[in-house]
Formats: sequence, C-alpha cells, structure tokens
Amino acid sequence: MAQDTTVGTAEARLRSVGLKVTAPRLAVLDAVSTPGHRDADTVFSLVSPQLPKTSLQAVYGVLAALVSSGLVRKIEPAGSAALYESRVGDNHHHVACLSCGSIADVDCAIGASPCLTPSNTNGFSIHVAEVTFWGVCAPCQSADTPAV
Amino acid sequence: MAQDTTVGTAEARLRSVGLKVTAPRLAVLDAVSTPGHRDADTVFSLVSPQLPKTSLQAVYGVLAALVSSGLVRKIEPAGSAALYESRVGDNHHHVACLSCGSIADVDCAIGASPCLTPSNTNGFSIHVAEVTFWGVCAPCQSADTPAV
DNA sequence: ATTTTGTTTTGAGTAATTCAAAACAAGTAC
DNA sequence: GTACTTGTTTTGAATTACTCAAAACAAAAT
Repeated sequence: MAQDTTVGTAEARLRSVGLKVTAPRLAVLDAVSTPGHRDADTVFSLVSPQLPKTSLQAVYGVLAALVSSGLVRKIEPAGSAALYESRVGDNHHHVACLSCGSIADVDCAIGASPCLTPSNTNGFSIHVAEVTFWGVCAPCQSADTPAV
Repeated sequence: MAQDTTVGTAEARLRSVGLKVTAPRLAVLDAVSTPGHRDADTVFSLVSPQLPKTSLQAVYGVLAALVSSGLVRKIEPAGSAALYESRVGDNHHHVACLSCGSIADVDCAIGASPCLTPSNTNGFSIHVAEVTFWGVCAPCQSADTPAV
C-alpha cells in the first residue's frame, strides 16, 4: 500500500522514500512544508539562518531529489522561476495573477483526477494533465495600480 | 468585426494589426507561419540565411511584438525554451513528450472554449485556462531506448 | 523631401539553473 | 564502535535563455 508522504515528520517522510536523512534535506523539506509556493532562492533564504553552510546549489540538489522521490511538486509557471510545493498526490491545479504573478491552488477543474481528456492525442499516451489558469487576484482587482 | 489574423500575406497581417512592415518582421512571421512550434533560436536560424544582418535580439523583439499584437502565440512548457506558433485564437492546448520533449497540438479538451471552469478560484477572476498534457509521443513509445 | 515615430543593430548584462571535482557524512557491515 | 561504501554537499565555474540601453536606421505621415 502506498504511503501518504504528506504527513509525518520530515525525517520519517525522507526515510519513507529511501532518501538519506541529512540536515539540509530536513531544513529544505520543512521550508517547503507549509502551504504555498516558493522558489529555490526563497527556500535558500529560509534555510540559511539555521544552516548557514548550506549552499544554494545544495538547495537545488535537495529540491530535485525531493521532487523525483515524490515528496515535493515542482511547478514552472511561464515568466517566473520554478516553484516548489509540498501538496502532492492530489493533481490540483494553479491560478496565476497576470498582474502581480502570485500563485494560488485550485482544485481539480472537473470531477476526479485525471479530470481532463483531450479529444485527440496525436499518438501520445497521456500521463498527466497540467492546468494553469491565468487571471487577476483579488488584491490586484481592487487596486487599479496593482501593488508591486 | 474582428479580422482573421491567421490568413493573408505576412504583409497584410502585419498591417491589419498596425505594425510597421519591415524585412525582419516579414521573415520572422513567415518562419513561424508553418504548422508547429519553434523557439527563438530556431526562428533566428530560419531567418538568418535570407536576412543575415538580422540579430537574435531583433528576433526576440519581433516575436514579442507579434505576440502582443495577437499574430503569434507564445507557449512556455516547463523545462524548455519558449516556443512560438502561428495558430492563434482557437484556445487549443498542447501535449509534451516526457521523453524527447516534442510538442503537439491538442484540440480543446472538453467542448467549446473556454472549456475549463475551476471549482474554486481563490478570489481570482479567470481570463484563460492553459492546459499542458504530459505523455509519451508515438516514436518514443515504440523505441524502448528513446531517440535522443 | 522632411519629419516623426517606431524598429533594428550592436554590445553588454542578468537571472535561474546546471555541471564537475573534491570533501564529507549517513548508513551498513563487521 | 570502527571501517567501509555509497550517496550528499561544498566550492567554484559555466551555461542557457533572455533582457536592457544607446545609437543608427527605416517606414510611414506630412
């Protein structure tokens, strides 16, 4: 039976996917385990105070390991750096603000996941559907001059 | 009545959106006007033989002008350079091959465009939905060792 | 023909990310 | 507990895709 990798201590989650438990991995996983979406630089700046010897390159390496083991999801919205989130395994989607670039989650558009079926696939076998909605967030709607 | 910017000569299409007609613009628009998806470098290499003085920066500038005038669409699949296509105004989507990175069009997933409605929008007002399917293309399915 | 406005060239710069080799630490076996 | 093996992190550099700015230039308007 598959383990739920979204609960438990950071250490237990690392062990559950067979990754060695190291201080940088614990710190990065913690930094990414609150709701929201963060880029590598932000993760680095969250990790640095506690673990000043951890390099940005190590953060990239840890994030890549977490993504490929399924503990973390990586999204790459057009026009911004890659973002990482700890909400995994539920095939949710994202809204991006055209004005300020902020990102929020949206639940699967139609029914259960996989929720989308293309009408023709050009011979591709489809694994996942990734949806990005583009719009304007509430703060930017109320401010004619969006907050920068 | 809105003009169909996908037909006519390159010159007519440029004029229809109020852009000055220049040699680099004609060449870039031609290079992008066959079916498919091309990155800026590829466009540059298509334009160079006929117009050797056209710089890569000019190609970026022309593509940006064509995109913002609606003559060309820009897509930015995760993990690869931005791609440009001349099929505009029909809200179609894309499939990307996880193995070789190739991109193909897929028609709108469900019914007419806009075909997707998120169940909750977190206060965003939604303008467009962008769907990317990830899968494996036919050539990569038949080759166990994918062509590199 | 002249002027105005917008475009392209030239040259440089930047952000995000990746690569490679050496130093190091976690986990495993003894 | 110590030594070994394997995987991880550090350090330092490189690369890719793209953007910026100023000067030269060309299209379109007058």
